[in-house]
Amino acid sequence: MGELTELHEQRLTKLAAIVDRGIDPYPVRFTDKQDITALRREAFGESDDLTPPENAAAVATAGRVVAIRDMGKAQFLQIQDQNGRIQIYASNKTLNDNDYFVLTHLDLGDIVGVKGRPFRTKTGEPSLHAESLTMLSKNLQPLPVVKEKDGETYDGISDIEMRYRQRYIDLAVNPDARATFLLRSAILRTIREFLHAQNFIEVETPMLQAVASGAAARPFKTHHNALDIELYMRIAPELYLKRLIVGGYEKVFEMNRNFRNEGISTKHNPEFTMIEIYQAYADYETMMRLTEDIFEHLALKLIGSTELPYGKHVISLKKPWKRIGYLESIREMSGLDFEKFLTEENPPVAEAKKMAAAIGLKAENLNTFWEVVDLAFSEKVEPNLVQPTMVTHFPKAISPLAKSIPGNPHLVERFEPYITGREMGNAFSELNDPLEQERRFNEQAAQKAEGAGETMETDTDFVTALKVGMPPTGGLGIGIDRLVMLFANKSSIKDVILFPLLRPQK
RNA sequence: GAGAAGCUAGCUCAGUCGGUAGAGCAACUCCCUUUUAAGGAGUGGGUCCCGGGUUCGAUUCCCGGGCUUCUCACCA
Repeated sequence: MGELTELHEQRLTKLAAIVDRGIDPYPVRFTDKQDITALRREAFGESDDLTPPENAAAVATAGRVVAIRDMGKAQFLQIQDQNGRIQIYASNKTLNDNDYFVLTHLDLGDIVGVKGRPFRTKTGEPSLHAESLTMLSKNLQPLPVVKEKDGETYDGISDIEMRYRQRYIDLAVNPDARATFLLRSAILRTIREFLHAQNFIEVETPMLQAVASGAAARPFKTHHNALDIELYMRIAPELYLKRLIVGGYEKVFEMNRNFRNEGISTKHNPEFTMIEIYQAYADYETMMRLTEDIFEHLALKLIGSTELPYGKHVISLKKPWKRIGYLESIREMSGLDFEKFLTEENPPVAEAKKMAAAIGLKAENLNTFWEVVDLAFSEKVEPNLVQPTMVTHFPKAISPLAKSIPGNPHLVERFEPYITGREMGNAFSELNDPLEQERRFNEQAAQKAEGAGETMETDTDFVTALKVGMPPTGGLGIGIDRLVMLFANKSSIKDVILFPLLRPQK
């Protein structure tokens, strides 16, 4: 390492002084810690309106020192644990010599254990009168200081790069960051509980796959040494989960990471969390209701209301949500009527491009009718779907795993929920006809051969599985990170992923 | 992958029309035993992101590079 900063050196000096005195600055354990919020509530009342008796029993707690107000022989500290803060009053009157030595060698960022009586200061601040003070972990890397008054914070950290690269600092210093990831945890737990209550089972399927299918995306490639084979990080668990339905499980879900070797943006991280849910003897209508149920349940359980503030909007998650057909939504919001071509076996590309160009869409480089339609959808419809909306009946051409609408050659039983202009999920009545599935895979391969971008890889064992027989099944995928963004009112996916991918620093 | 913006003390930020830089907080020394953005007196702290060029002299101007953010493209 290079030269130490002055601050770091000063801390090492203090550390040495503590060690010289025979005090362990990193002791093995402190096992009596009580939760600060809980002990505050117990001593000072539910609404902070009680004053503990003169001889209140001492309590033990611990946390990071986030403020020091040195009054000479006495000091006021604020310590912070996962959920809250409390003030400590400590002086040489009640501390023994070693503990007082620790007090006078304290730095912001140290983690200390305290035993003390609850009391109120003259100004009424709930406090602990320290009877002992134990160094639990000496801080050598100074933390940014956050001062607060009347809800306003001063300084703190706003360097976004530091918040992502050194999330531990962000969490230690920024209450909003801690709250966001507690919320994320609560969301995951609530979804699991909700599904378990309906007799879904949680399963785990391979992350390392010989064929990366189930979605159209570029995979990460890796290599297994002992077998000497190429493997891919999964881009979706879909085809494995449906194998489980073939096997006889009727309600399964998997909530875990997917990996896609694509760009990074405020909506995209190369590894992201999806939940996929499959229910036998159900269809996409069932999954639509399940989607509404999950979102509404989360809102009521976690926010206490179906009305959710997001940016300058208030999102109403109250079911039922608005439903609109894919082509219908395009007609409504762009004026382009593609539905009139549905009777034709091969809808005309040239005509579609002309229509798109007429309203200013850049469709000249597109090759197929449905690509033009999808462009119109993403340009003219998606951004406008702020309130929860189920877009239904997607084109078969871009849905190789979904079941056709009976009698309709072009559309499938598929829907995508949209909120705040973002796609929150994807669901359909699962294609269970093995021969049809084989044809769809072949069509994907053909499109790829013609130079299409990403297409879905053929998984021949999955076709075999379908030949064994899969009951009619509804499937649903929800992007968990985006869902957390919605509930946490965040506009960047990096704010809801603890350690988002960044380019390594050299 | 493209464009725009940013990078200065531990943190948040000023600033230098080219003469090697400041503030607040944090830190250090001293005073203060119920303070709370505690207060008072004093002190220290910087490869101004990196490399090259122009120049007597570059943190500042030019060129190249790095990282981040935002927008766009691919995607969920």
